[in-house]
Formats: sequence, C-alpha cells, structure tokens
Amino acid sequence: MEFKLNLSGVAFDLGHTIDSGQAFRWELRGEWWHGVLPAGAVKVRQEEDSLECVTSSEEVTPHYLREYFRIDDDLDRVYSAIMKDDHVAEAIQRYYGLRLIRQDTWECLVSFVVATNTNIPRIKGMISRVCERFGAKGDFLGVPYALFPTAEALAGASEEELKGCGLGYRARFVKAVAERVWSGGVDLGELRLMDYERAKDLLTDRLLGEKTLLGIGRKAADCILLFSCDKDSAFPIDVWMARVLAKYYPGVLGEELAEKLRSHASGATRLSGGDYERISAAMRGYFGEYAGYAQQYLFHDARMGRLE
DNA sequence: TCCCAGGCTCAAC
DNA sequence: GTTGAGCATGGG
Repeated sequence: MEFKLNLSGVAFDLGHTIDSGQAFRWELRGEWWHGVLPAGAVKVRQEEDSLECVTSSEEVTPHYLREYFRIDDDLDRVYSAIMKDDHVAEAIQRYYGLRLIRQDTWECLVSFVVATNTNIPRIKGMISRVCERFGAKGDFLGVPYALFPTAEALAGASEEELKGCGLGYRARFVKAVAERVWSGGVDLGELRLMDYERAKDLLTDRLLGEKTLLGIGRKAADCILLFSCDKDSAFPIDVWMARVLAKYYPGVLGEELAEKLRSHASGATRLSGGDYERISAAMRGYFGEYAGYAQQYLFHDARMGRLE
C-alpha cells in the first residue's frame, strides 16, 4: 500500500523524530526510514510538503501513521508552552518539527525494560534479536521482517532463550513483565485513561504490595508514559538529562538538587527515588503540561553533542 | 583495555 | 525513604 501524508503547514521532521531515542525499530536505508509497527512493516521518506509511505499491510493506513507520528499535535501550541528559556528555544530551533511518537504500550514497556543501563545502539540490537527470535515473521518488498513479539510469546520464552538475545540480567525482568501482562495482571490500555500519577503508580507497582513489573523503575515508567500513553508532562531523567539539568537548570532546581544531579551525572552517586521525583516534578512545574516535549528536545540536543 | 550506557533489584539501614 | 553492591553486555 502506498500513499502520501500531506504535511503542508505542519511542522514535522521525520529524521529527528525517529532518531531521538524514543523508538528502537527504525533503520535508515538510503533516503528511506524502514520500520516495523504492530500493524506491519513500513518505509517512509519525507518530502517537501508530504510524507511518502509504503506499507506491507492494508492496516497501516494514513490515519494509523498520523496517529503514530502524532501529526495532529499542535506543535506551535507546544512550543509556546515550553519556550521558557534560551536553551529550549535553541533546541527547538535546531530540531524544529521533532515530535513525540505514540508507540504501542506493550512494545514500549518491554523496550524500556531492556533499555536500562545500556546504550541506544545496543538497545536496538537486543530488541531486534528478540523480535527475530520470538516475533511473527513477514516479508516486505522482498526483505524479511519480524513483528514485535506478543506478551504470550515472551511469557512462554525461557530466561535462557532471552539471554541468548543478549539481554543479560534483563532477561529475567522481561519474562516477569510478559507473564504479568499475559496473565491479565495489568491492563496496559487503561494507562492511557489514567492521570499521570496514578498511571505511574500502577507501572511502578506502588498499588499492590508486591513488585511484579520487574525492571520498571521511575525512569522507565516515565518513558513508557511519555512515549506510549500521551502523558506529555512526564519528565524522564537519565544520565544525559542529569547533565543537562545540572548544567542549565540549577536556578530552577536549587543548588542542593543541582549538586545531587552533578554527582549523579559524574557517576559518583545515584539519585535517590525521592530526589528523582523532586527534580522531575520541579521540571514539570517549570515547563508545564508539555514538559515531556521539552525533555525530548533537551535530551536529543545533549546526545547530538551539544553539551560539550 | 577500561569506561560508559535512556537504571533497576535487593538487602540493610 | 536512603544507601551500597551487584549486575550482563558491547560500543567507543
């Protein structure tokens, strides 16, 4: 199936959107980005005023991709809301059109369990191998692809098989999460309907006495909520964001929290759970309802080498 | 080779 | 609620 999405008058930058560390199943081949979504494989290319799309399935409709790339978000509104200082302003200027992606929650959940304490290239490799090993196979333009595995498939996998995909100690967490989701112990669809705090409590297992969503802490939960549940105020803090915040936002956070961020960024200490929440909440208060958008621009800017 | 990476679990305070 | 140790792996 082939179609074009009309982008006239729409701020959208495909490359920065896909390559900003939100989604891990995209690959640039020549001038086309190739990806696999729950509904099928796609390749997309941005032109002047449109997005050229080729898809493997009738299910990957124009509407489907508009939802995935959040084309209907009013970026002008977002920008005016988060434009609080020169640093975001410069990042917005550099990556103008970068959008948050609306991913499948299950895929996003597993992705950010896998993403703990490793780097983005390796995350892509691990997820790719898990998909090839456990996902349903298809063929798109003569090239094989694999869908993201179902919760059933990963719950049925052994820890050893998952380790064989290079997951290391994360194998145990992925299996535990898959078992919990497959057994119906958590309804991922309802996360989108909850407010941020309640959804985060549910993801981090603060509602039940027992921790069964292993591998999902505060940061992973924030990523899942931001990238797949429309919680645009979520403000994940990883080591990159710790550096950014320590360097540019001590005035917002206060010297005490800024010092803790510096120590965390340098690897000397870690953020306590309380400090993580205090910092994240302060940035949410500063940037407002689209704080997660600000975070994504600052994160991408740092990874692009803008920190020095 | 060592260092680092979109951190988290677990035990002990 | 905090803190410290331990953790698998591969890219740079």
